[in-house]
Amino acid sequence: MAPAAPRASKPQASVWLSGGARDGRRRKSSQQPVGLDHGKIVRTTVQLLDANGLQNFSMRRLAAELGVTPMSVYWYVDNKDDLLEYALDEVFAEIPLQAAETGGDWRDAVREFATSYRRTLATHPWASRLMGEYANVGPKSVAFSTAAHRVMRRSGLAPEHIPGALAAVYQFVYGYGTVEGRWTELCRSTGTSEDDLFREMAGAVRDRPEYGELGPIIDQRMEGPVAQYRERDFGFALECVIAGIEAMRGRAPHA
Amino acid sequence: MAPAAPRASKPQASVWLSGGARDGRRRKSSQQPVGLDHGKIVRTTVQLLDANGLQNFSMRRLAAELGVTPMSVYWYVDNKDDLLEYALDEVFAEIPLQAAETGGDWRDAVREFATSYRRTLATHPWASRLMGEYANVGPKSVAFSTAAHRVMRRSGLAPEHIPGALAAVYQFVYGYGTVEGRWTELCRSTGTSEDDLFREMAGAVRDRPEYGELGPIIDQRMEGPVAQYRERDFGFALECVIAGIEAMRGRAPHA
DNA sequence: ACCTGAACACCGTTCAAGT
DNA sequence: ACCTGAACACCGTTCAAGT
Repeated sequence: MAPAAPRASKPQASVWLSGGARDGRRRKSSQQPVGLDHGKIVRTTVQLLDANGLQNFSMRRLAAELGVTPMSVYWYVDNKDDLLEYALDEVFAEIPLQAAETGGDWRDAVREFATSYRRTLATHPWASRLMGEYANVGPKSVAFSTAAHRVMRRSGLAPEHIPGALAAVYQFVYGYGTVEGRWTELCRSTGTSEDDLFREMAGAVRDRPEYGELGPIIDQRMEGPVAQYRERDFGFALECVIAGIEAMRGRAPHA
Repeated sequence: MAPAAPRASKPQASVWLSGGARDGRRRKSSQQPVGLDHGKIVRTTVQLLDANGLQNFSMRRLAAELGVTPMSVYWYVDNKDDLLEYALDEVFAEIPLQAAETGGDWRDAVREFATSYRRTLATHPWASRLMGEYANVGPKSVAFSTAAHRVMRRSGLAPEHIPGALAAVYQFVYGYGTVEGRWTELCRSTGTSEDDLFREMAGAVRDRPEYGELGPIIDQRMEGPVAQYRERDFGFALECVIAGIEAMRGRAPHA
């Protein structure tokens, strides 16, 4: 019954709430040879996560990759959770934010943001997982949220509706990117092509009598390459959400 | 560089694709005393996951809870991943599906489904995590998808747009429910009330100069209880998506 | 200041054996 | 058919120690 957590004392909500990154250790170096530092550790972490996935990442593997004893890393980072939170924030830097500045159509800016965010999620499946784990209040992550917020304010929506609209867009993209990332990871780890794996899964599902109703729909999706349907569906869904925001803008503000 | 996975040989895409549950072991029992079975194992797994979370779940803890040696469980289940996939499917049974049958307004049915799905996600944060991990092709899960599909077909959307519309609704709900679950879990594990934790995080974020722009927005959100804003935002976002589907229905079908 | 080594309390799972 | 025991190859992390 008692949790009896094997981890450290009391869980903190986020690294960013308890002092944040402490790279400012003054790297005089020259005394000891190794040359580790916070940035290098985080960068290598991201590399390993991209290459082998979250399941195969460990502090010991990281240390090995850095050519160092497992415990060395702990001088720069309090624990594994904190390190992963740093790595997660790093990935948000990939999303370009200029579209928030140029005063163009807010819908185009939303499309741009959504597309980049989706690509980041699909490219780094581990990040998608960690976003569901941590508070997401690192600097890069907050910069993204701020920019997204700025864009949405150009939509003409009442202020109290902005958070809801943001959720409609970005929680959708998060969900979509998450399953996309899981899917490509599955293809990679089973060594199957996207289309073959889809066919395999479709076959297994269709065999079960209780799912008969989905048969025709699945068959329809097997006509073209899966990737193409993924694009089409994402595009249509995104346009739904944007059109919905516009439609809601015209309704009574305090429904 | 080489993955060198510590897990079993080659990863399978899903339990449900390789024979599925094999409870039919014929439980003559009476010879050995223990009385384990597939159902009991999965139910206990769900209980433990609800009580202690995914991080604190282990095969050894499960065995202890069942009053049994760790390896006993392996007679009923191939490995931990498979067991978690069974547990995940179980949770979909919570979502009532009648709304798909009654011929009422499709928008009301979507609202019902979205609300139940959200509640399930928020109630079982571990499930939300596992949905991002597995293929989600268990019987209960597929029953839910089928029902959701049936509802969406009543929207009047062109067939090729149904999957996109489904994604807009349910990927959004998935994202929203996921962060909700993580949030309530965080509150529980840090032993802080929702509103206190929000205040704490808001304070930490506002201290950082680069985020100045978000200050007023955050302040606005601290006026009422956080839970209330969560409801408002979810509601508005869902109405956006529904309104968007209706708006798209009127546009050129093959954009 | 920066890094190592040994040790602790955990994991999931294989394999051979008991009844 | 069902369950146990011992063992293997891993974990994250503490703590005391080296330079």
